[in-house]
Amino acid sequence: MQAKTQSAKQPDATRDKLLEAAFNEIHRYGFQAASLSSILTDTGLTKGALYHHFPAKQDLGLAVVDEVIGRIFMETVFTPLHESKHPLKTIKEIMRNKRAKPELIELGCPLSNLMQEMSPLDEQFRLRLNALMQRWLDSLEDALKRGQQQGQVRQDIHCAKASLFIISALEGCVGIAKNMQSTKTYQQCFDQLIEYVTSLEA
Amino acid sequence: MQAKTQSAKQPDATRDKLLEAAFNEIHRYGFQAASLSSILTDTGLTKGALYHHFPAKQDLGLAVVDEVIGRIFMETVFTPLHESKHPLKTIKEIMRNKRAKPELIELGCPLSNLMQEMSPLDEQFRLRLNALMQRWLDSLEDALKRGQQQGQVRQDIHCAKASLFIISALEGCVGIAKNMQSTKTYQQCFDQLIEYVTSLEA
DNA sequence: ACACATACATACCGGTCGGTATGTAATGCC
DNA sequence: GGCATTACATACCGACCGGTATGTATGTGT
Repeated sequence: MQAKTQSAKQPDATRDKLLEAAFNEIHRYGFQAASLSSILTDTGLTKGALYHHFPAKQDLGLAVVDEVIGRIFMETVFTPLHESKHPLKTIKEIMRNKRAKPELIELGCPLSNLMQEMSPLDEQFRLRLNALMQRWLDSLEDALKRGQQQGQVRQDIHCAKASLFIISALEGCVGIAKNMQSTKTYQQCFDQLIEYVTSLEA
Repeated sequence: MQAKTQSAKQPDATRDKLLEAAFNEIHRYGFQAASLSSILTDTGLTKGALYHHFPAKQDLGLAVVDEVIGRIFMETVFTPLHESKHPLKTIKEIMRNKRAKPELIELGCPLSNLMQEMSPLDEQFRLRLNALMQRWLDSLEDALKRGQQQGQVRQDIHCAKASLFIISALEGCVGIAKNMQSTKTYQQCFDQLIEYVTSLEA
C-alpha cells in the first residue's frame, strides 16, 4: 500500500523521528533548554515538518512524555510487573536491568528529570508526568499485593507506602549517581535498596 | 566606618542581594532558564552591577552553589550533625525540619535540582555540587559512626552505604512530592524513611 | 586636594530562540 | 486524470538572551 519509495512521504515515520530526536535532546538538556533547531538538524527535517506534526514546542514535549517515555515504562516496567508470577523477583530484575545502561548514569531517568524541571513550571507537564508516576506506583503496589497473596511478601507491609519508598529511593539513587558520575556509587546505593526490597520478603 | 548613608555604595550588600535573587530565580526555573534580567528587576540593579561582581552568568551560579546553598546546608545539616550528641535523633530532627517548608514541596531541594540539571552539562557545576554532596555524605557517615561508638547505632551497619541510601531516598522523596504537589505523599514516603532510619538503631 | 580605583548605570550588540507565513511536491479520492 | 488535502521545505519575524563598551558617580589613599 505504501512505503514503496524510500524518500516518499511517511508521516508516521517522520513523526517518530521527531519524537525520538526530541526525546534525546530533552533527556540531555531538559525541555526548556532543548533546541528545536538541534532536533531538526539531527533528523534532517525542517520547521515545516515539525510544526505540521506538533502545533507548539510544548505539544512536542508532552508527546515525548506520553508516547516515548510512556512506551519505555510500559515495556520495561508495567508489562513485566503485570505479567510476573514472582513479583518480588521481578522487581529486583527490573532494577538490575537499570544498572546496565551507562546513559542512565550519565543523563539520569528521563521521567525524573522532567518531573524535577517542569512540575513547578507547567501544569500540563505535571499532570502527564504525574499520571505516569501514578501508573508506576500502582503497578508496583499491585505486584506487592499479589506477592502478599502468594505468601512471598510479608503481610505487615503497607504496599502503597513501600512502593512509594522504593521508587523514591531508586530515583534518588539514580540522581546522585548521575551527579557523581560514579557507577560505583550507584552500585552501593543500589545494593542498599535491594536489601530493603529483600527485607519485604516473608 | 561605613554605611552611614542609605543609598551609598555597599558592595557586599549588593553582592548579597544579587546572590539571593539569583538563588530564588534558579531555585524556581533552574540555572539555564534563570533570566539575568529577572534577577536585575527583582533587585532593582542593572547589568553594570551584576557584571561588576560576577564576570559571567556561570560564576553567579557557582557562587550561588558555594555561598547560598552551601550556607543553608552548613546551618541546617552540617553543623547540627557535627555538634550532635545523639546522632540518630539529630538525623530525624533534621529530616523533620524539612517537612515544614512548603517551598520544598513546591520547588524541591535546590541542591538536588541543580545536580539533576547541570551535572551532565557543566563540569564546573558538577564538581561544586559534588563537593557539597560529599560533605553531606561525610557528615552523615560521621554521625552514624559516632552513634555506633556510643552504642546507639547497630554495629553491623555500613555507615557509608547507609548514608548514601538515606540521602538518596530523601532526595527522591522530595522530588516525587514536588511532582505530585502533595504534602501527603511526601509524608507517607517520609514515614518510610524514618522507619528505615529507626531500623538502624541498636 | 588631587589621582585613582571601585561601584555601579546606560546603551547597545550579535546570536539564538520559538513561531509563522508562504511556497511546493507528493498523496489519496472520485 | 484532475483536484483537494496532506506533508513537508524555505524564508522570515520579533523577543529575549548573555555579554560588552562606555559613561558616571562614589569612595579611598596620599
